[in-house]
Amino acid sequence: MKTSNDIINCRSCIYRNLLYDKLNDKEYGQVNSARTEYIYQRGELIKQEGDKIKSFLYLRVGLVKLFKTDHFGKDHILSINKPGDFISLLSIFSNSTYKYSISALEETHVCEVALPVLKNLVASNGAFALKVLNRMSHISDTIIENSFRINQKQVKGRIAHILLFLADKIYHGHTFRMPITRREVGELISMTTENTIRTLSEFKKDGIISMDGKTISILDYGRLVKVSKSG
Amino acid sequence: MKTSNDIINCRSCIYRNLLYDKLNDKEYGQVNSARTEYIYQRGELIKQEGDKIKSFLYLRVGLVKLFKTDHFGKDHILSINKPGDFISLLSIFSNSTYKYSISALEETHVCEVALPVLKNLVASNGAFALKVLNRMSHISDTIIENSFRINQKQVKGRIAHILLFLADKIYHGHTFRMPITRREVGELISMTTENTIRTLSEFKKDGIISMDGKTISILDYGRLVKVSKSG
DNA sequence: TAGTAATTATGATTAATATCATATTAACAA
DNA sequence: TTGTTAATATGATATTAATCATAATTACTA
Repeated sequence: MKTSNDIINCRSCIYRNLLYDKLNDKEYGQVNSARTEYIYQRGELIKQEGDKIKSFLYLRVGLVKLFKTDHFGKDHILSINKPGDFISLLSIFSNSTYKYSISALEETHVCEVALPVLKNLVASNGAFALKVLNRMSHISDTIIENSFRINQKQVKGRIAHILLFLADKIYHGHTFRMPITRREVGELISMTTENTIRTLSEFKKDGIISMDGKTISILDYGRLVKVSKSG
Repeated sequence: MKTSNDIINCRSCIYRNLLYDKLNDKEYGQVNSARTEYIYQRGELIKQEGDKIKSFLYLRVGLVKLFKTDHFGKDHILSINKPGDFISLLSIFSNSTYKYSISALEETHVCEVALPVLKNLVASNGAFALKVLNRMSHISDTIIENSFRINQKQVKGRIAHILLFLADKIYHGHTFRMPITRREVGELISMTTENTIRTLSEFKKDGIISMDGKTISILDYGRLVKVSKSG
């Protein structure tokens, strides 16, 4: 991990409207001076379960996974997050330590804003407080909704769900490079690596997708949607 | 559902320290006049997925389940909530309609506070805003943590988990009346009714619990903890 | 660039769970 | 009270997914 030398400040950040558009000049100054942008490489751990929470985390560039490790040592992925997401927001107002770990799936830039500064702004700026509540609610809802969707399906449906998630929510296209391994897909949908691989092979054989190394193309989107709904 | 005639106001509510202790006299007045307490009987639907969100919901007495229905018509229970819990808090700041349903598992009293009043308080009272964020974060974390715990276990471990949850978090004792049917237990842990019943019978045969109608006693707490961790 | 480890891949077998079937008991309403 | 429905219960069978085994390929590193 290294510190970014970008001259970007919050006011010129393309994601400012997601949160900081409620601030005035003075408040912008406060956030900017309490802010550091860090760069992580693929595979790097950004935060580990148990780490003390000292700042608010904002994903500016890249892709990360939020995960927890169970007492067998097996990882369970809670969510995959993309630029603009508040990757610390679940815990910072109720816990003193992270209840999950975060690691980079590709080169990732994370803005960290010292927590006391953020809390002061929440306490002093009502519109900002409502915006934080709104965004925080949204990210939790997404994780809960996702786990609900996964739980009602079996392997085929779960894999289809993940492929559609990557195509629609992350890459906005039908061809993309898998950002996670088959094992990680399994950790995301509570399935073994072998069955994950097997199911992808089956989709390929059935002409629903094509695979070339890490690159996946969805050939029959409609059928994938159907599978994601039924099985 | 009927309206309560209780003379209780927020200031004298035993749960006031969970949220309202940050308010001054005038603000208390605002909450009290925007507040109605409703009483629901066992089985009554309190809110239905899709209902418009008009108020903040506070569970004062009783027990409820939060659940979603999938497109096969099968219910999935997200959580069981008890007095003091904010049963609307996941959605009210990011959605206009409920994304889940709420129903009463026993006689339940719910305080409803008109949403605009609550939002005004968040915007004008910083300490109150931080408290709301804190409590909101907490309830989401619990649901996510729970789904993580359930997902790493198989039937026996899941049933053990639920029995421990009821004993430790809801009834604070080793003997209690099951507030939900076996089918609902299954909906809570993503298992069929038959396997839920089978597993409970097995626990009984093994001397871990005893069952008398709806009443369950945990006879061997240590063993139950062990099962909840391993299987 | 050779060697090592991780990932992808597939088959065979075992274990877990769902489904189907059928009673029994409990709860509820007419 | 009786009829009706929901809940609990248990066995047999089918389905699904996990585990074990082994190999090929890819990625990483010394």
